[in-house]
Amino acid sequence: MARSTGLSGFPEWLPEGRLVELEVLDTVRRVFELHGFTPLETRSVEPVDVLLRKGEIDKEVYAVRRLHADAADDDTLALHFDLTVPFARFVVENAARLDFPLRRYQVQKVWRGERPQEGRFREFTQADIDIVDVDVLASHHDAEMALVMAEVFASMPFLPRATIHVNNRKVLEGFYRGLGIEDVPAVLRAIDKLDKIGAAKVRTLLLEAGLAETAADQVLALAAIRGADGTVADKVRALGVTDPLLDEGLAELVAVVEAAQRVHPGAVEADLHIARGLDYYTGTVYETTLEGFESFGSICSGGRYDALATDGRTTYPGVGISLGVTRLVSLVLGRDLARATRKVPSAVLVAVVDDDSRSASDAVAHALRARGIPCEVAPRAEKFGKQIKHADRRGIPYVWFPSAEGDTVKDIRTGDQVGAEAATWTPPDTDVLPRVVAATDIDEGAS
RNA sequence: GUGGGUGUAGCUCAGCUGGUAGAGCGCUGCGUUGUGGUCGCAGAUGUCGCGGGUUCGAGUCCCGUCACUCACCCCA
Repeated sequence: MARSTGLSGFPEWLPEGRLVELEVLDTVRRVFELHGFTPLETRSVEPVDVLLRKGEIDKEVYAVRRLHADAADDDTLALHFDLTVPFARFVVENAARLDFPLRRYQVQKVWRGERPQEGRFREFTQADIDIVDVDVLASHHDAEMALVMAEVFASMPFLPRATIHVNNRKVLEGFYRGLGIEDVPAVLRAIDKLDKIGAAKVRTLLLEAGLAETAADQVLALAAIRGADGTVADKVRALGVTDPLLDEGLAELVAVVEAAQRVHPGAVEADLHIARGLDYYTGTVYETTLEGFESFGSICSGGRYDALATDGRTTYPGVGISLGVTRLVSLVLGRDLARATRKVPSAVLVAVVDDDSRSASDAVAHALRARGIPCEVAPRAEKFGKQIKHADRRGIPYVWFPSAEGDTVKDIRTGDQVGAEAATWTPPDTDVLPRVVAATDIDEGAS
């Protein structure tokens, strides 16, 4: 089993866990590139004032400085805590050299100083896609973000079913404004906790925030609305609150949900209680839960930011969504949802008959590798029983026995052993590389 | 940062009102003397998180400390 102890919040997986993580990383890269997103990496470090630009002084960032820095060196750097803010900075800095609308993906580690907990780390990997344009970004990209991620999830059948919940900040803010609510951030924060603490406690929070009872009830009624088509807007309007911003938000929200529904039915739904704190989001917001693990939190979130990237003269509105790779992998490994079919890439262990004939075994390995079959040569010329055990422990499915009378290869799962030539023998496609499959499939196969 | 819980073998854990450390799994060897897995037998492994105190004696009680963990906050 993979472990994540050691330095709390800085997870390290065992090899079999890393194979699961790589499967996720390979999948996101493949799907992102299939959709034309171009790769980008930004430096790990930003000036503190870039990271905390929006006045969010309480962000838990890690400061970075030279061990030998003198007091005079006050250029404070910090590790980035997400990929959106550095990307916005990068866009503004390189706008003259970039082509818009810009579609980019970015997969990197980020750092946050918060107290670690299950699924919450201090160092973790995010996989982001964003699209930014100049002055105005077409609204159909809001649906596209969710659809690309829906495809990522569909490409990992070992995962529980993922639902991308979509809302629109304009809907919430317009609705609240129509109700005459003043402290919108406080209401957003309260609504964001609905899943965790329930409607009754949220209502108490709302009353504490100064809402009238009727307003609190209206806010909760809005938050309870869900759906995957235009009827969502009807349900909101039935609450009787009117506001121009509300109408604008509803139109955007319905457009996103209906567009997604046409391509990936069931993967995306409008959920009017998604609020997303008080960040830089201005319109569409996303949050993703896995069926059966809703309380684990969102594994893929994001939203539209119309004002994050600006040089004062030109604004680059964007929309993006971020997959929490480490959180997702920690869930898969921690709950044993899926496993790699073996711990090492090798499909074949080439046995060594005796120390003098190691070169013959090396030649077999060379021939197999030349045809793309990962293999390794036994480390010691031990009794064959031990060499087979070596393979068995690691999950290597085949052991190759070189012999002057003709080589043989044994499938140690079935015990079948047949004559074979290194220049032509090929394992089934499913055995060439380790695969990641649902744990239940492995358990059934073993029994 | 605030509050609760837990630290004993590689892993999961037991160890009563203080008496000198155990189980299962795993590991090693043998049976099977160059074809593993099952089974049987034998064997190895611990600064009991760390430091101090009480005591004839501390894994056990007290104080401190560190780590991990859960909740708040925030979020992937």
